[in-house]
Amino acid sequence: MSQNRQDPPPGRAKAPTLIDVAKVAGVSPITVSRALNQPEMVSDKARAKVTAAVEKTGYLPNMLAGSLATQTSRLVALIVPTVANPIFAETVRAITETLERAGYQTLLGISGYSDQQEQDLLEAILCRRPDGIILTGLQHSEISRTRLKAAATPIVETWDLGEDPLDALVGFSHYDVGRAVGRYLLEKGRRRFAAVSADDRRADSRLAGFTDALSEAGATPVATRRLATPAKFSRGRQAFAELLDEGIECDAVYCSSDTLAHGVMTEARYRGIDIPHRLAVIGFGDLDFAAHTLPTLTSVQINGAEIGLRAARHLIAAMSGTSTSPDPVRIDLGFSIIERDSA
Amino acid sequence: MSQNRQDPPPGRAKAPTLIDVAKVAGVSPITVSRALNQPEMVSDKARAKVTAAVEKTGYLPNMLAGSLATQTSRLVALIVPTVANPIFAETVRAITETLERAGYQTLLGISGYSDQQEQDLLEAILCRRPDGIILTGLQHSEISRTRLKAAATPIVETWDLGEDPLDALVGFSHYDVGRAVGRYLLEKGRRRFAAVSADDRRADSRLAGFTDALSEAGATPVATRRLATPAKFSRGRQAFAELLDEGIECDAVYCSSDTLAHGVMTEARYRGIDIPHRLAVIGFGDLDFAAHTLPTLTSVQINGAEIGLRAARHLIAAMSGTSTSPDPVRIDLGFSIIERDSA
DNA sequence: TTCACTAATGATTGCGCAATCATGTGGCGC
DNA sequence: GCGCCACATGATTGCGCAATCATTAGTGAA
Repeated sequence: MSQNRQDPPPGRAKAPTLIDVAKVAGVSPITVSRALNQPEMVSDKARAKVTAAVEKTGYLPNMLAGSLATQTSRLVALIVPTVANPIFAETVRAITETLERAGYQTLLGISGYSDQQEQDLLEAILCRRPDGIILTGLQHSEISRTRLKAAATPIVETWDLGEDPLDALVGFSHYDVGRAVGRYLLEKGRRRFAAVSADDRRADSRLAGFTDALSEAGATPVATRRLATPAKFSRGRQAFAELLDEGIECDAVYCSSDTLAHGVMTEARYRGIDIPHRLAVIGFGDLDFAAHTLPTLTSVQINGAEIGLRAARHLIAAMSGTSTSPDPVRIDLGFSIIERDSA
Repeated sequence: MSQNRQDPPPGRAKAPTLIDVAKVAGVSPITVSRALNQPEMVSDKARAKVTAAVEKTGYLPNMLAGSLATQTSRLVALIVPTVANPIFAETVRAITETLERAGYQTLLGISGYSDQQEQDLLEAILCRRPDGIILTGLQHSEISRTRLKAAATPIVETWDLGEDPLDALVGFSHYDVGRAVGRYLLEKGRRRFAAVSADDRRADSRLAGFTDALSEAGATPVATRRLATPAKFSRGRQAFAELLDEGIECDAVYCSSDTLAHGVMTEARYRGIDIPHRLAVIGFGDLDFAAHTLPTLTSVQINGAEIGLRAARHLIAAMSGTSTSPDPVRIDLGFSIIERDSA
């Protein structure tokens, strides 16, 4: 008894512990622990006494201590590039909700599309010994990969589909999205393409797919604008205005997100460019407003909530040790082009 | 040694501990601890040995144990109603970013505008003994209030300004916003008002302020539509369509968010209703797109990021014990009406 | 050289809980 | 009435770390 022996309680009362509850209930501490965690192991009488004592003392278990003893934190680390994008917000919501129902809590990290930032977050988060980890994308720093492998914790990488996952994988192929969009526009008879794309890794993948689809048909984009994240409406509008001011002539604009597409369409309307007759515009994400712009926006639908749900479900199974199948899981949720009026 | 004595290491290697590092470094565990936490207390030579050993073993401190020993978790609980609303997303980003810079991590809870959900989240989160708590709004269940007071942890309530805060308060008056909007529209000569508002508490406050402003001028809204959260574009558009179908005649629509306003404007355009001549539309939030809709959207600007920043800063000060001023902090960040073309 | 003093390091203990092992306590059959 | 067994309960210990106290090495002045 060397520390915390300030003779009378110093100022504010300390939180009651299991022992305090036990004293009030007139049972041993371990009985309290069992009454709370494995109620079926305890007699009705004891359980009633404990419940009353918990109520009376306002006891809340200290999970720091519990986690240390059990070596399980019931904590899941979640790292996303941003929450400003509604589609990631949906994933975050689905994940926290699903995990919470299973008794896990979510430690959120926002990496801002930076690998270094992700690494720093990861290092800090791993110190809390999460039971599971959900990451966005497949790209991580070498140090992060090493750390993650050493942690021997279930991991789900989301929002992408590619080679060499750390563990499980839930997403879709961005390259294929871009390719499909390229083919779609070609089929619609478009021939002169501009691209307005965010500069994050997945948007680049889509852009690469798009460009490749064009190449296969002997076409190339007349202009490509890569914009710094976040991909805001205003940046999309401005980027397209700049392209027009530079004298670019195109009959289709590929956009890496609906938000950018919305900006592009607004600028087009502002300049009296008829969509879709003179110009096709296609977005990505199928956000809420896509079906309601004028004209309505053709877009690529992907399901952020579903990604979160599946990722969380898989993680829960892995953490509970139910599915000890060692083969890595790979879930392709695909995508679909929603044809509307803009393209 | 009663537990964990599976004779050889069972399967996967356990994470190295302070003791492992100490053995490798050839010093005592406490020296390792000091080298990491109070490097100035340790000789250069010892620190070098420790650093090398940490590197070699891939040691990551176990914060569960550290927090238990120090009685500080460096964890902050954050509860927001949603992250789907970009303006809350900004607050979340600002908070996590600011806290992280100060060495705190954020435990995110999404309450979905439900007091019960908030209470459940809070109970779970308090078990992790956060050093600080950031809540949205002033309304909490009675049990939550009791728990929070007992926790004796610094708290910041955000996004509102009202009576009887638990501790500190960072926000603005929603009632005043509604009132200001009402007066603004009256000044613009509008006389027949409709309202499309979300059914969350703060939107209701704004609506009340709006209605009161009208009453003072002898007016009342001809129609009010309260929509379930989330306040999506499509719901706003549909609500306004319904109002029109019911034969409501109005020359101004008050909307509790820009997203709803965007929907209302789209429906108006769709029906050929001229904005602003036949109809004024005003939103709330001044989201990114507000300056770029056709016509541009008059809105109320509030700064979600600033709210997060100020809340986090205050909390950091309170947690570090720097500002032990017992008087509760109350920061009014105000708002401003951004006049554009729609009203 | 010796002593007082500081800086650096180490040994021990407890944070609050749950896992393990040990001990009751009652019910049932014979 | 005795012994066995199932069940309920309790005592002890360790999870990994840092706070406290104790000790050693190192420094300079008298």
